[in-house]
Amino acid sequence: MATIIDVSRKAGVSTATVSRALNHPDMVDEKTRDLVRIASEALGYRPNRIARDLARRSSQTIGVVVNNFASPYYGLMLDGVDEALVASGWNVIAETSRETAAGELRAIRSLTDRQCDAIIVHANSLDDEALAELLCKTPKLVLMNRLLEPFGDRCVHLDNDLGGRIAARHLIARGHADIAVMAGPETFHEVRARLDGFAEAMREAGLALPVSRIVRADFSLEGGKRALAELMERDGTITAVFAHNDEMAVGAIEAAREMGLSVPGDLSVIGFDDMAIAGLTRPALTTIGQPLRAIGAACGQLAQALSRGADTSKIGRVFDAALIERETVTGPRR
Amino acid sequence: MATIIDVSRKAGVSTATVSRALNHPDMVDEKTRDLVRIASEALGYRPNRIARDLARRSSQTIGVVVNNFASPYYGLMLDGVDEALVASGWNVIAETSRETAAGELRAIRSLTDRQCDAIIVHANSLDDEALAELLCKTPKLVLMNRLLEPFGDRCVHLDNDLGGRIAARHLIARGHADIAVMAGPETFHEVRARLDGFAEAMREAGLALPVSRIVRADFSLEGGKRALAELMERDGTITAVFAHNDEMAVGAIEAAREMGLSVPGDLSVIGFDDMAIAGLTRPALTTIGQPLRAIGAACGQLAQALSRGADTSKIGRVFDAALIERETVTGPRR
DNA sequence: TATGGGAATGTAAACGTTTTCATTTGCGTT
DNA sequence: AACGCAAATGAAAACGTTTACATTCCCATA
Repeated sequence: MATIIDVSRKAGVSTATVSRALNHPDMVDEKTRDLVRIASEALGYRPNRIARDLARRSSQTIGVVVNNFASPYYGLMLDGVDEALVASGWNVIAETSRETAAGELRAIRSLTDRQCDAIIVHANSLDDEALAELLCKTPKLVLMNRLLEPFGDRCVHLDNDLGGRIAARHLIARGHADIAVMAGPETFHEVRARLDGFAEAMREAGLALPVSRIVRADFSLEGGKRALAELMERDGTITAVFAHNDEMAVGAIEAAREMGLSVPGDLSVIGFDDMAIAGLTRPALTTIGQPLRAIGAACGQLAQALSRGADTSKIGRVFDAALIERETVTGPRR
Repeated sequence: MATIIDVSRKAGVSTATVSRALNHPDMVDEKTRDLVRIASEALGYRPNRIARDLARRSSQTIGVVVNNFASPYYGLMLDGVDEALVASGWNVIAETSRETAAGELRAIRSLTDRQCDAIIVHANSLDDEALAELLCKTPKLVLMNRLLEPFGDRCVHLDNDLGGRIAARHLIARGHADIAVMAGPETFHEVRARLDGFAEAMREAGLALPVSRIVRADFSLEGGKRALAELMERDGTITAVFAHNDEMAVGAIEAAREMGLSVPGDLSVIGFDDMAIAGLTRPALTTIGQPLRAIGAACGQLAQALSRGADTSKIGRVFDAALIERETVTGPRR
């Protein structure tokens, strides 16, 4: 590998001039610039980024921590971060937490050690307290798709409350009154907000949402099946279900079919997330979409601005959920 | 940030000793080791990885190039790479090619500049020639899920030929004779092998596979629907279809239903990949699975061994496809 | 008691850049 | 001709480590 010294020798100038010719072309004479360019091309010179980062005390790199790489939920956000940064020559490096609090800390530390200029973390496992402490002592940390109150300026997230509200309004608008909700595990911070928004919209419409119509399930297909069975056992009069993610919604549909109910004829179902599966099942799933790419991109912009000490006020922090209408919601059969 | 100099001062030793105490504990006296440990903890010292990498001339990092982060196909392989390396303290950093040949080159260059010790690339867009050149001049490059003949020792891939063969044998074993295949675009190198293996197994069973029963489609649901329509128009006698990926298979099922055919009653369908969708549709899709995590992990091991100059002969390079039996294949109706 | 050798440590040179500060050069003014 | 000034360049110090080599010290051996 040719170094800057080789280039400087070949071009007959100092290393300082080579560096300037490459990084600040306007600071050097046109002739010298050409000399350097030719020498560097002849040698196939590529600056050593590690040395550059050490000297500059900046890596032009944003680190991202996610639960795993396998789920497109994180993949889409990562794609968004990447998209926002790659154009300006910055890099993103991602690590996984393997879904544990210890893993989240480990990943953040590792990215800090690598001198990332800022870090974006999708914190699932860390609790509010630990997170608050972390945000305090790490000024260049951004929370991805999670809101922690006193640090709102460093959180980019979906308006889950709105998502719940939209789901409720859609079902209500189609004429449903006896609606159940299949909530995710309490450990997910999104769940609370989705529930609140939903309940609020029901109240506004003057409809009841008794606890007997709220059931917890893990975010899986099997969980959805079990949850629907329980719901129906408790109260056979419901005509619609709001599931907190698409997989549970698919499970609910399947369970309904097995009970001899048609979807959406006998039971309307609305999901959440709008993952690929939603468009692929039949009937295709009506759901609440979140702009994951855009959320990722905003995180990227925020992190970059933060690391530069630039103005962050123009960057969108909260994103709207949106109704994606497909085929699993109609009016109730009377 | 405390540096190694701060620690050395606080502990009353030289920086060399601090470095040794931290990296090669057996080279320093126990008492000194404690001194260093205490000083370094008191200061919250964290070694600067960039400086370390520069001095060591190694980054203990493997770079990975994939098409995108959003598809779990890449995500699973990435997870595998990560899993294989994280335990030994190595890091993986991934970049996307944005699905272009230029992007693949850009990403490889960028990872090289970052002084990755080895690079793993899932090359989709680069043709054989360009790839061969690249492999020649980059000895520490591993191909992920692609075989390029003279460089077999640096390729980790699925046995697609076997995958095709298994699909054919399964359908034949269930009694099918009139079988069609829905092939992916010719630009995908996997497609050729899947087709070959399939055709070979048909021949072995003494069955015909006329070109009229082979149709090309892109890898999408819509592509699958169109392809099935065309297939049925050409030749209504077929009783089974082998689709080159799961999405097309789902499309085929949907198109069949729309024509009034039941699956698997009137038409058996087998897919490829075993992505999440396969287990989520109803009837659940019978398909050919690939061990993407394991392939990723093998790539990680190979890359690491390569970068160390270690023995690579023990590392598995070709992985078997496997039949995942679900509900879309039965015997033909007579 | 000298000698040799190994263990523990220190000194200083690398690693490949960027950047501060100093120097040179050329040019327009007076 | 002397001067001042700006533009272009170079010398060298930084960035924070690791490691080759040199040194010191202690102990076993002759």
